[in-house]
Amino acid sequence: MSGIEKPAIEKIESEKQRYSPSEIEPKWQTRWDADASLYAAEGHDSGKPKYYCLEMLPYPSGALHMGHVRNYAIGDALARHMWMRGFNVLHPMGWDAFGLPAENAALKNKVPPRQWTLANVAAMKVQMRRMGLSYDWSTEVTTCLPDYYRWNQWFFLKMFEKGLAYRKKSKVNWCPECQTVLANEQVVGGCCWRHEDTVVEQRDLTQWFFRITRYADELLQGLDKLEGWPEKVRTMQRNWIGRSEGALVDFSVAGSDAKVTVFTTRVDTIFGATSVQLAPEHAVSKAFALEDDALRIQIEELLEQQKKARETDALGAIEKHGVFTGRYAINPFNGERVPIWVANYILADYGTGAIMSVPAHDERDFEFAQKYALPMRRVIAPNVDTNDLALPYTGEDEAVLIDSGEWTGENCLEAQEKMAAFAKSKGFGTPTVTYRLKDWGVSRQRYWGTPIPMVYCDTCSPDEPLPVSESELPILLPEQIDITQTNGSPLGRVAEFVNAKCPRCGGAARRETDTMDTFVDSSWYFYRYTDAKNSTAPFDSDKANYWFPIDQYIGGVEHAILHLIYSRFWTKVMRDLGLINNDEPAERLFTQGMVIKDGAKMSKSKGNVVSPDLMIERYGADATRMYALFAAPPDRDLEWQEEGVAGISRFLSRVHRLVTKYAATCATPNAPSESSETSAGQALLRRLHQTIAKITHDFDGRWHFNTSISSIMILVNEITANESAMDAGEVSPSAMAEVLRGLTLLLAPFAPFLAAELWETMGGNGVVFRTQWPIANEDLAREDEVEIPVQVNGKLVNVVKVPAESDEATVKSAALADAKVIARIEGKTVVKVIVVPGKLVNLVVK
RNA sequence: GCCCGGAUGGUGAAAUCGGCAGACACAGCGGACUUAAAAUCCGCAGACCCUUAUCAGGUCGUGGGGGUUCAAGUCCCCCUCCGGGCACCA
Repeated sequence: MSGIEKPAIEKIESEKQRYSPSEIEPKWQTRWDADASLYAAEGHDSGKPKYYCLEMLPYPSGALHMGHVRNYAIGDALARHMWMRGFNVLHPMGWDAFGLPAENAALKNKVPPRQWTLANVAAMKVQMRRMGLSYDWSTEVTTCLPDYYRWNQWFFLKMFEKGLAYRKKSKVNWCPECQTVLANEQVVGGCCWRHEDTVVEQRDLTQWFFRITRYADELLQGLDKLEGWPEKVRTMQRNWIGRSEGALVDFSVAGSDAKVTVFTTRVDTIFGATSVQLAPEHAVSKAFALEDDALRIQIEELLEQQKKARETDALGAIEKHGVFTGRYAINPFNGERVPIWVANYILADYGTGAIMSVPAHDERDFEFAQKYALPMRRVIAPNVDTNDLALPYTGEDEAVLIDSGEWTGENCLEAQEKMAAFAKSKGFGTPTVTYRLKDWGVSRQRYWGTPIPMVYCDTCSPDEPLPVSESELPILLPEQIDITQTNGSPLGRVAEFVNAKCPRCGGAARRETDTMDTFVDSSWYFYRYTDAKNSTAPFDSDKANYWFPIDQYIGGVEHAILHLIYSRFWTKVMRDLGLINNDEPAERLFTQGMVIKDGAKMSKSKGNVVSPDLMIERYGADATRMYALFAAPPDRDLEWQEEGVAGISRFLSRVHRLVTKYAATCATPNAPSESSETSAGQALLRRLHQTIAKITHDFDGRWHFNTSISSIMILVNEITANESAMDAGEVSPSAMAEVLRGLTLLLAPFAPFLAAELWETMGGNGVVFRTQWPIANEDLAREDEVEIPVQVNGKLVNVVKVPAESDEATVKSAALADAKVIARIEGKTVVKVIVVPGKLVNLVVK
């Protein structure tokens, strides 16, 4: 061999040694794809504890964004870690595949929604595989396919049977141009998104509802037990449910049989009521309007103001207006006549749509009374500070009633109970509880959703819709449909769909043409994962009961209310149907922060979107996902900086170089013994075991994977620093083997491709993700010496080295013997010496 | 208005129980290697002051102000700003 050729060969070999994610990652991806059992959950008899790790399923928009990458990187690290900790892990993925974007895409690109959606699913699945995510694809759920949505229909029938699904009139956004109902997101600035000049109307339409309010109290009380959920989410749900204790009180309308029932949380202030205020849509308002044209016009105006405010989301800022109806109501507590008004700030859909107005003790009533010069009457005196006589006075816990008949002198809170009970005993009221939570409107006048399995038969059931029989399910969504027509209900135009046979009389009947809200799909999909192929039931109860509750649910905080409340509701309904035993779907919930770029959320309109594909192409999937975990703690917002990904990539290539270089050494099976190790070997083992302890602790606790990864970097820095010692043979092969194997195992949850590659290179047995997670050895992790900072009057003077676990006296004398310390305290009196063993010494001198 | 987060170097951040503020990175600067560059490796790095400079030393410093403590990014009180949620819910 000539002297010219040799360096060339060496160069080629060193090129081959270099870290190349574009070679490593596809290689492992192919191997993993070929092994369906790799990420498959084991049977209930596996003898292992179960762990259900779940990330929120995405909408198949066609491409993953960085928010997904972050979400799945967290879930994947956790799932892999739990496998290594010996759990039987269920880690599934699916597609929230119904919804409006598919219809929009169909309009725009002339592609049928189903085709568009399934193509997107396929594309995103490729991306997920490229990411190296450990999903068990055998349990995949796609909500737009009949084998899934038939069970939506089945649940609908069960809910109908139980009275949990019902119809009522409700307000919808109606575009007169489209002749159809719009979702809230399709209303832009009060106008139709497709017809920018067309003002959206509020129409009353008969719609299907799920009676979630039946579970309001349980949903509220259950929150107290959800200790594994962020307090923020629990608070948001509490506010959303909005439980409010109060009383109903009947005011009779003077000179008629009519009465107005008001809801109040402050029945104790009723002697201060100086008017009754009705919502414009209150039945009594409407009745008065019929008798008086002038009044009717004014009430309509008030209603118009309220509608406008509702549309522009400015209900809270509405300027209060009202009109006196000319009628009076009788306060049942004191027989007093008070005027009845109609006001634009009274909501028809909360409480009874009517209130008693107590200007002296309610800020809103106060504002209104001032504007219209209505009388105010103080009926509460603050106990604590009687000088505070400014109105309105809204305190209650320390206050007493005045000028309130037989209740004068009572404490407000006590009076509330007594007066409500009194009203009940006299038959003009009752204590009650109201909720802000409303029943869940599930009707959507859209095409791409689950058909509601009900029919209308004019012959045998002209007033009541009839459920189709279970055996007819699924009611298939017609695939051949002209989506480009925008007028009217899409399904209503498909004759083959609409025309049905009446399940009762067998005659001609019409099918319901509304489809279900897509939140139905996502309310129970995670149960289907446990038995995704079941064709006779939504899932097998034994299977669900084995896996549930979800041990860890991970997703964005934007779902804190709707999805997570509907899911909790659905779980309770299924429990009451006898399908499952658990009361709550998820034991623990984690909400990750947003991914931002240049200080703003990534969005097309801002042009600051970073494509995961591009990152993977440039730096590899390992570096991309590891950066997503490294750049910030997972619960905080993350600023995407490509230089950071490059940094992680450099780090991974250092790991690759080190492990590859010493891989042959790792074949040694002996366990290292500390006593025979050189100081370099001891330092490496110490650092390894400290790192194991830290990362294990991070997984068990705060999930601050940014610091987990930084501790791996520290370990790698330590190995690099000892490289010459290793090359000189000063570190035993067994110690090197332990350190490098440990490093690879610690890396596995964060950089699975590289970990698999290195594991193979060093001749590791079996699959790295099924290898026992390393256990920290406290003896090996312990430091021999610790550095103790010495302060004088709280200011750092020097650091002294003492043997680890030295007692107070030793530390103290070491501190007092230090030259710098002596110089500093010279000529002064040491008043006090504070020694915190293992932490610091502080000398207080004068 | 109410509730929940957050504010730390040029940047992302760390400090888990009140005990060395800035770990680990990014960007930057200097050096080695190279004909050169890239890559890689080594080193420096909160601000300011004193010192010709070095060595060393000093002062200040975790949004602002007060407090508790031997000791405060961390605890208490008040305030500012940013983000999120709720909002005439009677």
